Amino acid sequence: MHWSDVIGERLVSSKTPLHVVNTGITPSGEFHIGHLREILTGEMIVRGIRAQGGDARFCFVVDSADPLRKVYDFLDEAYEQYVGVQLFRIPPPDADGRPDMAAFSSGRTYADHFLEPFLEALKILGVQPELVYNHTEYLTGRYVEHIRTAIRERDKVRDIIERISGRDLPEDWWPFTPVDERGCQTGLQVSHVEGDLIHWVADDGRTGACDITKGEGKLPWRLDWPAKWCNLGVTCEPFGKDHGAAGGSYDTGKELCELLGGTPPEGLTYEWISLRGEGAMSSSSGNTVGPIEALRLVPPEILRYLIASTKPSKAIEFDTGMGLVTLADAYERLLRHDLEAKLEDPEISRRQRVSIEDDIVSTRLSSVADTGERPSAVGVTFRHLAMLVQIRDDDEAVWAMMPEDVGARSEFDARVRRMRHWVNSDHFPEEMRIAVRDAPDAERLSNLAEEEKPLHGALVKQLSDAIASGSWNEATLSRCIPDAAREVEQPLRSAYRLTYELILGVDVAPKLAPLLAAMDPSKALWLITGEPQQAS
RNA sequence: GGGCCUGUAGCUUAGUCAGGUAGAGCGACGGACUCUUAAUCCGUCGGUCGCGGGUUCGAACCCCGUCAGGCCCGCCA
Repeated sequence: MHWSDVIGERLVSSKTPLHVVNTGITPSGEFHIGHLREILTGEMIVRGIRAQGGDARFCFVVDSADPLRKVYDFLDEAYEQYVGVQLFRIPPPDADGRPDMAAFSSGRTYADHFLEPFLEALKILGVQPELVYNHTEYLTGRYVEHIRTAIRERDKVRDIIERISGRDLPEDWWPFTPVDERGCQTGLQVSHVEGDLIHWVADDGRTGACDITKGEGKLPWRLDWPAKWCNLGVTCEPFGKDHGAAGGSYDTGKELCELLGGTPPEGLTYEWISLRGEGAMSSSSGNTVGPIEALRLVPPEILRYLIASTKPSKAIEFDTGMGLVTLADAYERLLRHDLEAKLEDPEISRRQRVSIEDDIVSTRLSSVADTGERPSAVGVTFRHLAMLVQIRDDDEAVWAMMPEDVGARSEFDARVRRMRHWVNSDHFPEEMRIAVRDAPDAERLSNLAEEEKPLHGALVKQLSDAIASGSWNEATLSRCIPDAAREVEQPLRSAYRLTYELILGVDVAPKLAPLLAAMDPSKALWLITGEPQQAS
């Protein structure tokens, strides 16, 4: 059973009429594909719940009330003044990483700056969560009761955190993080509580008070999370393995949630995504592939397939090179096969059955539109398209090579655009690059095996004829090689292999006819014969 | 120190929760295909299930130990 159905079934059996699947991310820097796993895992759980006959809301809490932790590498030193200040209260960086005050005064915040492109990526991926800005929840008093309870039960809160996480909290610890008038939490210490006013004193002697009914200050993370669960009625939430470890914030959150009067959600821990050969992704190290960048390389379905087909507990190494082709191959192969029909086969083993069923669900989840259907097979594979855009610079010419059933032009154009972007990027693997030889392979030509000689002669004749008859086009050329092979009664494979070796220097390559047709005929014949040709 | 996750064929992995002869894809190799060959189809090769014990008629699976990688116990998904 597919992981999304396993958790879907568990949730549905709990009898709650409407589930709430929640996700959350702090918009402190550039989003990367690791964050995509959080959201996509959540969205796939929602689909799993529906597939099992239940219903669910899907929320995405933007942790806009969190503070800026430090001046990240991509930020100018000018951000030093904002360290400790809540993200919704600081200006967005401009192209140079400097605070963009003009944008800020028109209402655009630091949080917005990083969130917007991510939301754009989600739209392309067909993910549409209900957005919840955490700072708005604080400002509108949604957490007032939770804060009151936490303050009232301060000792119990402390006990839970110390007992489960094993860390020692200082004597003057309070389950509340106050902020000053700038929204900065650095250097503040709660002095005393007076009703809904949390009084604080700063390192430099300043004093003040936060009115919790006005959303001033916030709960510390370990309480903030369970308070969100209570606020939204969350019944399931996927989270990164950092939160999932024993003694981590999910463990303490469960008990704190009950203390706050709620029921803790089902948790699902997922592993991190790393870049192949680069280690874990981190917003601050700049070692990232953003969701937008990823979507400029690969179709959204394939990105979804990567998440859907990998169990959450498995780490993913995102490979922007050859791995992308392998992934696309696997995905497209599944689409081509009639998996439902395979299930009908009484011969298959129980294990094969399970595996086919998982493939069906994985491909269904890969569909951007939540229709419950599997996407139909693509007219041109990722791999083949990679070749086509290399031999044709003109998109119109690539389109002309498409079969009838390739689908909508707009979708095709998007695929070609992404493919050209990939081919031109340094992610593109060398082994996929098609390069016609600059000059004939003299050594190969002079060392033709005995049985290759008649074949070679037939090839030369066929291609010369094509030039002579003025029919150097794909239709004619696609006949030349097989005809030559037949003429001398040699296997087709040998004929293609020899031609590839002479033209490209490799023995296996994409379809030959379009490649030849796109070449200058005299150049092609020159490479085959080894003798300079008259320009035709 | 305490804990969690992962370790299965050259590569990616299923199977571990409910113990019952180790499955798949890619790659490799071989074959088929008289408009294709990065396509499709068929076949072959390939696994000490990290390692060592234990429980059991029977262990990849349960238990104990151990090694390796990652992570958490400090608001990095």
